[in-house]
Amino acid sequence: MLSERKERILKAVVEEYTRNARPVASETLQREYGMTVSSATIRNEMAELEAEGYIYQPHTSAGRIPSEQGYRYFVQRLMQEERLPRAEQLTIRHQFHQVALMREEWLQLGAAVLARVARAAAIVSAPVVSASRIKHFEMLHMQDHLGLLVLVLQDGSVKQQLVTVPDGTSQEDLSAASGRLNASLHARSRAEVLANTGKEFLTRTEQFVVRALLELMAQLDNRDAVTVYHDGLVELLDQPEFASLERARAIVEVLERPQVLRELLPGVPQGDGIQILIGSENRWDWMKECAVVLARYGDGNEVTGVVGVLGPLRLPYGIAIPSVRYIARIMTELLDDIGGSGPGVSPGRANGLTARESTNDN
Amino acid sequence: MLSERKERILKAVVEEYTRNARPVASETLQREYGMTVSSATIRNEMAELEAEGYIYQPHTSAGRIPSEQGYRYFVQRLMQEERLPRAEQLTIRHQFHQVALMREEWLQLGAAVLARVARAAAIVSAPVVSASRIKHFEMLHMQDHLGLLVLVLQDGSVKQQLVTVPDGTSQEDLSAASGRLNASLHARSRAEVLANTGKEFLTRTEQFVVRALLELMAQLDNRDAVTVYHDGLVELLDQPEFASLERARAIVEVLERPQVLRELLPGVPQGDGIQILIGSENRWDWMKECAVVLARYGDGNEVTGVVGVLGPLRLPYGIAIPSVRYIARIMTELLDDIGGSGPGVSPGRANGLTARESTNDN
DNA sequence: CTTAGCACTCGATCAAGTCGAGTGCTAATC
DNA sequence: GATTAGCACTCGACTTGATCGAGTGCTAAG
Repeated sequence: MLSERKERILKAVVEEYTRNARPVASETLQREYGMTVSSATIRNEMAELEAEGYIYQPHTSAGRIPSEQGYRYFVQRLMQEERLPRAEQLTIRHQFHQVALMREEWLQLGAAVLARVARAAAIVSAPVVSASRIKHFEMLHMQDHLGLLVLVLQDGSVKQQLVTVPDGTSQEDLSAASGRLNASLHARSRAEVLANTGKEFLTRTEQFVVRALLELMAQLDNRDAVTVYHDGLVELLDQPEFASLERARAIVEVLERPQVLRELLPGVPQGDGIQILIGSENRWDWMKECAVVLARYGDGNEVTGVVGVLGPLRLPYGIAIPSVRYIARIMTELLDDIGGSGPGVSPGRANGLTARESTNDN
Repeated sequence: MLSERKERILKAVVEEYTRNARPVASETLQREYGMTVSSATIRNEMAELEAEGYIYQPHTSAGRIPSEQGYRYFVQRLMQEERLPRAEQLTIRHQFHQVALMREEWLQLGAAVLARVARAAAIVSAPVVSASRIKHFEMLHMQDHLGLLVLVLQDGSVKQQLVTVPDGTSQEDLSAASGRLNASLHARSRAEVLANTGKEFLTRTEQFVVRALLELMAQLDNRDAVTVYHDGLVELLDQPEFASLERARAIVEVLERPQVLRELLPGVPQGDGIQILIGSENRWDWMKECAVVLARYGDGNEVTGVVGVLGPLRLPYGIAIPSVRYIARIMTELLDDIGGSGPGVSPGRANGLTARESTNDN
């Protein structure tokens, strides 16, 4: 717990350094942050703050830079979140609204918007459904022995998979089998399909369709397949800490390989919470000099994804955190409008993106 | 037309510079490229090559660097294409084979593989169908007034679009309407749907479904929507010419904004040809110091896309060109196996990825 | 036409010197 | 005891000058 004055100084150091990326001098603080004491006094305080581990000097007789501990204190007690200007909020909502009906688009849009407002790289994972439930499927005969299984899930996502069709199976056979199975498998999860189709009698074609269905659904429940969108690499390259190429290379490498990003996702807490990892709190070496702000969206249960930003330690937390929160909220709303309850169950409403009352599991 | 000896020198300069990115000295040439004449003679020849515009010195008394003209001469007359090692070819085929049934995957894989073998950034555009033809569609009622139209095209791609369903329309209504329409609209292009549905009598629900269908198909035929995959940014950042950050930034910026990439696509010639643009042949300033190698894949007519690499002027053309050609061929084969003719029309074959005889339009 | 020899050019690298921002400390002041 | 003016000191950033050597162009001889 720091004294009032030390807090003011620490806060000013973090803010100034976040803006300029240059060690902060005592006189700058006095001049630009309305300090009523002299620079000498500030220097004394800074020396103590350094002894306590909140700031440090890159070399003797230079200004001060916040340490990880300093950033953490700042985020937990000092920072005031800057709300997005009303106009900006509306613009963003409007942009989402325009693509609300195309899922891929709004995931990508989420990353793009977040990157822009938070001035850092943004990542958005596609929502994962804990146990995908069948809405409808169709098995189509494409050519030769090639068939296409198209599966629509209750959350509105569509998956497809080419399959090899057994000799002598016609489109009529497939349609008939699909028709019957659609009736009996509606709203079933993979496990339920597995259980249900075991006991009943099935024709050969039905068996084939079920096998294909199970295979496709197995892929869905496989967490390694989550697609992760990202944007804002340029924002990072603009930051002086990535001028080294060395580090720039590492970041580019990572953002291009979704596998690494995926491993960030499971750690994010359920619920409204926001996870902030600063420097060494991160699991990988290449991230020791980075900070991430992550939030979950969706109902945090049946269907959820993660949005977040990734940047240097001197992330503009005051902007990044509310932005992440805001985008997560918008995406939750969008998701609710599609997934959630079936037809007629939830009360009608104007058009999802504005009015809001949470609808839950199906 | 250059003398035999000048050609040998130019070829050596290009190859050496491609490898090392350092101005090439006359002695290096003599030492490492089995020249039988002395370095002084080579210097004389180089002076002439410079006067003729094939090479130049970055500053007086430095080695030589190929000019754009030099690269062009090299590509057109001097270069020998290095075939991919047989083992590598098999590995690549195998990788594609593994994901052959998932379209998105193999597009991304194409970019990844190309980036790796050509040691440059790779781009792959998703195949565009000149006039998409309907295979099957389904209109599903999701919740409240929200419906989901799922459309499968004859090339095996699947598109979806959320729509607002008119008051009081049930899933039964939608299914019935879709059922009837599926029968009459099978294999139709957008224009044909438009023409066909004009005269017939349609129920209100059918009209609604047709409207949604037309809207979705309009999006498909819109070239601005082509998705472009890319990979291999890291390969670029490793090259010394992008060490400046300045240029690195520009490249990253461009590869992150698909809009720019899309504009590269229309220029690529139909057929088996490969388009090579070196330096100032490119349309944009940021590409004046880059070279691209592009090829079309698909039947080059009804359904086609583009693959290519993007790198510094000193691209390893001898490797990049055959690689691009090879990947384009594989992707053409993959495409043929799905799109093309309908069931039963083309002769059966083992499994597309190996045997090959072109099947054409549907 | 080829080539040995040599003067010359010019970037790269290093050492020395200067500048100035910013600190820590001391001693005087409130 | 807390604050502050004053000042010596530190250290990176930048400049300058010198040196080195790779590589050329030219000349004159073979």
